[in-house]
Parts: sequence; structure tokens; C-alpha cells
Amino acid sequence: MVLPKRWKAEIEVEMQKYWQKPEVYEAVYKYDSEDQERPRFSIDTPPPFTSGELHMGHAYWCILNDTLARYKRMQGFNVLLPQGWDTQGLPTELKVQYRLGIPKGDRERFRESCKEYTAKMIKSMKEIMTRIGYKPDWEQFEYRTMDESYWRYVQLSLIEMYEKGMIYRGTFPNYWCWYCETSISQAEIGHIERAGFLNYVKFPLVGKDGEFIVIATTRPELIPACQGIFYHPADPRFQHFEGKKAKIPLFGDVIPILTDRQVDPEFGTGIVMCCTFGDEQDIKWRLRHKLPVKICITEDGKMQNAGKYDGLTIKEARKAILEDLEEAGLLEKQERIAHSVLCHTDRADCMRPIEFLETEQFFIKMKDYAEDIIQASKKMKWIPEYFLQRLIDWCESIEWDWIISRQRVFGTPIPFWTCRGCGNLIPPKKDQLPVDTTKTTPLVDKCPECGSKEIEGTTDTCDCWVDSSITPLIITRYYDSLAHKYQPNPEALSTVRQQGHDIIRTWHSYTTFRCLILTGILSYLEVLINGHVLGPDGKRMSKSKGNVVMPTDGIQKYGADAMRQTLLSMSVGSDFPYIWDVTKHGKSFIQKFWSASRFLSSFLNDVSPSGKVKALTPVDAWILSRLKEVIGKATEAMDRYAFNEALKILQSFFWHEVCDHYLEAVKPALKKEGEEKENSNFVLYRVILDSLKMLAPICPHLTEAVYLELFKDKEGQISVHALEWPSPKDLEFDEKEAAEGSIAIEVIAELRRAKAAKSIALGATVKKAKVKVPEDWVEVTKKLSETIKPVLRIEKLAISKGEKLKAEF
RNA sequence: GGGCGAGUGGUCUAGCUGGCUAUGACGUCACUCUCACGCAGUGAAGGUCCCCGGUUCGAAUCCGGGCUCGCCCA
Repeated sequence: MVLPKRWKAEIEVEMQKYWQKPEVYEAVYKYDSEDQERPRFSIDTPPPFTSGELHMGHAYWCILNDTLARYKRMQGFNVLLPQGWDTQGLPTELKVQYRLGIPKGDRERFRESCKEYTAKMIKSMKEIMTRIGYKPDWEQFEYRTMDESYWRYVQLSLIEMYEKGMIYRGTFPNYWCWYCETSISQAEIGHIERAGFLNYVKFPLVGKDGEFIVIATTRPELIPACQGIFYHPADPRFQHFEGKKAKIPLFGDVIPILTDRQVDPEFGTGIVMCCTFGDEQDIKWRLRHKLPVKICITEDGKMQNAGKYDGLTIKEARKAILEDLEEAGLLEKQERIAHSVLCHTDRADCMRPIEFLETEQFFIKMKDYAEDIIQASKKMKWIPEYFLQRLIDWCESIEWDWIISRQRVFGTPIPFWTCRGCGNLIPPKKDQLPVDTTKTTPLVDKCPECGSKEIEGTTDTCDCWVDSSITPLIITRYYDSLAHKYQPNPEALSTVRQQGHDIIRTWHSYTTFRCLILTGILSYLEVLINGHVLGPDGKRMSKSKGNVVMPTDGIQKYGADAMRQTLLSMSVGSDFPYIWDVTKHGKSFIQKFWSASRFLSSFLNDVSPSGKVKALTPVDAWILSRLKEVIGKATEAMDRYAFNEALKILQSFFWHEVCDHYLEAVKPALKKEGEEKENSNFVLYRVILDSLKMLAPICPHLTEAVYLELFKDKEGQISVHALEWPSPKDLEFDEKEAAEGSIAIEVIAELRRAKAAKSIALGATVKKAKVKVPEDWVEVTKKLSETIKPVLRIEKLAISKGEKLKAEF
């Protein structure tokens, strides 16, 4: 007996080292692009942003993919499990800029610092991924969006879209952080409750001296950008304003008074001013009512186009304008209110209010393709199904094209020059890529459209979704003309995409859209949507709430396999809190399996796996019939990606049927010599090995350790993960005997209960006991009494007919 | 405001193409001290399956309405 008594987390680390051996990698984890026999199965895994920390949410999807990959390999698939990194983002820029003090001006040096920093982040995340047993094909399929090879793919894809006439440049309002001096995405903003003042400002009516229209605003500094005044069309108080105009106080510009149903009559005076860039609502009104644009805030947060206030900061301007309004008698009153202010809250520590600015951006035409995205998505299999609806709903409400540019440094450069004469975009040659148009001069010396020589490079970089929406092209080596070697089948680039439900409208739809345009086929056949891992309090994990759960918090105590069970015990698609107590149960199961294996190790040595049993006992037949059913059900559940169901089936089968019942029932036989022992040993071998195989995708370390110790020499394969998934086909037993065995098991269980109820030690020998069984069980019970008695250490067992099963000592 | 989802013993959760004394885990309590495992075994307590109405012989499960929460989008 070589197995230690206790399962230890250190054993997992040993197994992880074992998997890194070249021969194990070759036999199990390597995707074989030359293989023509096995069907292909590829998983488009999410590239996490390289924050340096791997939280439980990351661990969850890593384990989902790992489990799926291990299962499919055992099912005979040639599995491609890639793993990439989403590296280029604002948080990294800010860290490098502020913490490391590298100036943004020197773009080259800045990028290099970002790369160095990112490499460190990747290293620490990868360590944890490895520690939880995640084993993608790092050797062949690790990608980083900051690599030149990745840039080349992104730029190629953009140039191809340009060739299809789908890329253009235009202006668009976007979120702008004047402190970070960058545009930011929706994912980076949030509302913060702040105390402030609601100011009631009087706007003089044109042509009606001494009459005013009073609006309420929290942002008086935006008065110079005011383009119109709105009230609700059904508001009876303001009907007399219809068609009138007003003058902007302090500035004197004349603006129209208009109506819109989205005005909230309850807020303030029920009259609102629309400034070119106040918030999303202002932009909508501006577009809907075709109001002119006037920008009064600069990119660094100062006033402009605001007369004497030019150059003041936003805060200073607010104060000055309020004072001047007061003085002019145009400030009716101020109310103290709490309101939510749109701030730069996420992926950065900034927390400052954001503004809307209109800036020049690059776009991909997407609005007109909504129906194509819906149709493509409908051809895919969604797990769970209902998430397809979310995608459809979103597609049906697309209002704008996709803005792909960001005013950043650390990102994939937008690969176009712009002619300043006519605005024409000039692409590089494809073999020039990757290219940074600020450093390379275009191949033409004048604009092919207008002949202008004023051609300028682009400092903008790509939005991260532009990078990540081509992952199916990356993992299939699409632009290297090797797609046929990696593509799982002709209808789709990849087999399954796994991702969270929060990014369906971004990652899924962008990927589906771009792959469809670029390749004409589906990006993948199936979409596996996972829910969020929440903090133990059931709320979304966040540092500020202090409820962040990290895998490292408990890995030493409970082990990766216990954590994997916890995560996989939840139904795919729904959110769930992470509770370490559940992991404790996972660890108990592992110890149970471990103890049973340790106990059996001495009995399995003389089993020849190819041998045939001569005659099964009814109890043997029973456990084989149970195994048959469990294989069927577990396989069916795994095929549906219902890992939680498979796990439950396997846990309860092994723990209660194999250990509590079968093992107890055959202990006497194991101690004997001869045929009965041989049969039991053989059945045990099969039951344990099949359980091991079915648990292998979920508990890869435990099963590997037991396999190497007890089965490797006999089975020949280098790893449990190289074995075939069990099949019920060659399980031979007599159904009638199995049914008899089931009765024996129930009688034994009842006798055990009765013995325990009498407080008799289970190991104590008892002279006699009585058991009453239903009429149709009598004969079988008598027949099997020689099997039953030694299990309970009963010398004489009286069997009689009764209403129901009842034992007595 | 729209869409989607969820509301089950103290806590978390399964079931939800209608039919059981409603699953399992954690926790609690009692007993066992068993020869692989006390990270065990046996047993117990604990539930108006969010509320109201409807369909049905019968609803946690279907339909309608409401309340609460979460996510995504306005």
C-alpha cells in the first residue's frame, strides 16, 4: 500500500508537473493538426484581461473549458483547447503611466513598458490557472493581443472589411474622461451618488420682455452649449410656450422651445435644457430634433466657446456662472439634491465625472447587418437556450454603427492613413503588416482620390473588442492558409464558444458578425453561456464590497479538485454565490474516493483486466447494473454540458452505492480465497476504473493519482486522461440476478440500521437476528442468506414474511 | 421604460415538457467509536415550494396578475 492515508493538495501539484512531461503532453493535451482520423472539437475560450489576478469567475470558465476538453478527448475527439490574453487596455496604461511614471508622449517606450508589465501579469495568472488544473494547449495555442502576430491578424481583418466598403471615419459623441484624457467605453463607466445642487435658471422669452421660462439643471456650466429647451407635450402647464423661443442667459443666443415625450414632468420644473453633450439623453434629443452642435468643454476639462469663461476648469466655470446668474437675477433658487453622476468608475481608480465629447472616430458598418447576426446566431446551438433571445433583442435595437477606435497608446494601431484633403482612407499593403501608420509612410505619395499630399497617420488604436472578435480566426490560423487543418468542420470555424452572459451583445455578436463577413461561415456551432460567480453574500464580486473570492484563498486547504466540484455543481448559465462550505463537501468526497482506492489497492493487484468472470454473484450483478445505468445517465448529462447533473450522479453512485452498499457487501468475499473473491475483485476493478474515468474530467488530479498507482501498469496508457470514456456495451450480467442482488442490498441495509438502533457495534458478532420481508422477497432472501449473514456477522438469520422490510436483533 | 432570468427548510441548491411522504449539500441535534474513510456511518428535527387568482381529478411545475431581486439594454 503506497497511497498515504490523507489526500493532500500537494498531490495535485505533483500531477500538474506530471502533465507537463513531454510524453504526457503528446499523448493527451496536444492538438494534432495532422490527424485525419479523429473528429475535431475546438473550444473558443475567452481571453481574460491581463489584470494579474485570477478571481473565481476566471477559474470558473477555465474549469468549464478544461472539463469539457477532457471529456471530449476521452470521447475520442482531437481537441483544440487554446488560451489567449486580452492585454491592451486602459487599466494597464494607467498603471504604467501613474505608478511606474512612464510618460505617454514617448509612444514606443510607453508600449514597451506596457508589454513588460503585461508579461508579469500573465505569468501570475497562468500560475493560478495551472494550479487549478486548467491545461490548455499552451505550447501551440497561447496568444496575446499585444503580439505583432496578433496585430497582423487584426489589421488584415480590418483591411478586408475596408475592401468590402465597411470601414469609414466620422465624428461621434463618446464618453470622455478629461482627467485620463481618453475616450472610455461603457464598461468603464458607472453612476456614483453625489450630493449637489439643482439650480433653477430663468431663460428670458424672446419677444416677451420680462417673461421667463424656468429650467432646472445640475450642470449650469453647460448653459453656453444649450441648444434647446424641452417640456413634455402633454404637460398642461406649458402649452403656452408652444413654438416660442428663449434666450440663453448671460450669452444671449436664441434657442427653440420644443416638446419631447421623454421629459420627466416630475423632475425640477418639468422643463429641461438640452446641451449638446450633457448626457446620453441630451445626445438623443439633439439627434432626434436635429439641433446644432456646440462643444464648450475641451479634452482636458477646460471651458471653450464660452466667452469670458474660456480656460476655466469645469468646477470654476460652474461657480462663476452661478455667481453671474445670481447677480443678473436669473437664478431663481437652488435645491440641495442627491443625484447620480456618470463617472469613470471601472477598470481604473479615477472616479472622476465623465463628459461627452464629439471626436473623430473609425467605424465599422454594422447597423445594416443586424438580421445577418440574428440568422447566424439562430443556426447555433445555445446552452442554455434562452440566451439566444437576449441576442435577438439586442440586435433588433442596434441604433449606431460600431465605433472601433480608441484614443490610446497601448493597443493595436488602426491600419489606415487619412487624406486631409478629402478624408479618404488609405490602407497599407497586406504584406506590410503589422503597421503603425504614425511611423511608416504610405506607399503612395499623394491621395489617389483627390491628389492631396497631406496624408497623415493614425494615432488611434483599436477597441479591445476589435482584437477579441477574431479569436476564431486566430485559433484556426485562418490567414496562414492553414484553416483546413484547424477548422472542425466546413460550416464553422470552431466548434463551441464559451463565454459569460454579460458579453453576449459584445463578444458574441461582434465575433459572429466579423467572422461571417470575413469568412462567410459561422464562427462556431455552439454557444455555451456561463453565469457569474458571485461573492458569498450573493452579490456581484467587487473590491469595494470586499466580497471578492480568489481561488488562492482556499486552494491549499481544499485543493483544486474540490473547487472544481463546487463550480461545476451549479447549473450552467445561472449566477451563483461561491461558498467555501460547499468546497468542503467536495473535499470530503475526494477523501472518500481516496480512502476507498487505498483500501482496494491490495485486492486489485491480482486482477487481470482482460480476464472473464466465471459466475457473478447477484450482488456483483446488481452493482454492474447500477454502473450501466450510471454510465448512460452521466454520458447523457455530459453531452448536454450539464456537468452539475453528471457530478451528482457520479458522487452519489460512488459514495452510496459503491462504498456504502457494494463494498460492505463484498468485504467478506474479499477476505476469502477462490472464485468468489476473484469475481468480486474483477467487478471492483471495473467499477472503480469506470468511476475513475467518468470523474476524470471533473477531478483530474485525484483520478490521475489513483490511476497511476492502481491501474496504469495494467491499462498501459500513460494517463487516466488518455483513456476512453466508459461504455456500457460490454457490461454483461443477468438482469434477474441483478434484481436479486438489489434485494440482498436492501435487506443488508435494513439489518445494519436495526443493529445500529440497538447500539450493537457493527463489527460485533451476533448469534441470531430476525428479518421480515415482503412475501415475494422471501425466497430470494433465503437463497442469499449466506451472502447477507457474514456482512452483518450474524450466525443465524430467521427470515419470515412481513408487511414490509423490518429487521430485529 | 424594454428584454431576459430568478424567487423552494437557518443558508445555498435540484426538480419546473403537471401525479410520490419535494432533491442534495452545509449547519443543528442524537446515537455508533465499524476491521478504507470521524473530512465516517445510522437516524432526527426543520418547508404556507414569494403572494393572489385561474386551468385541472390533481400545480413547486401550466396560464393571468402582482411584489421583490439580479443581469443586459434604453
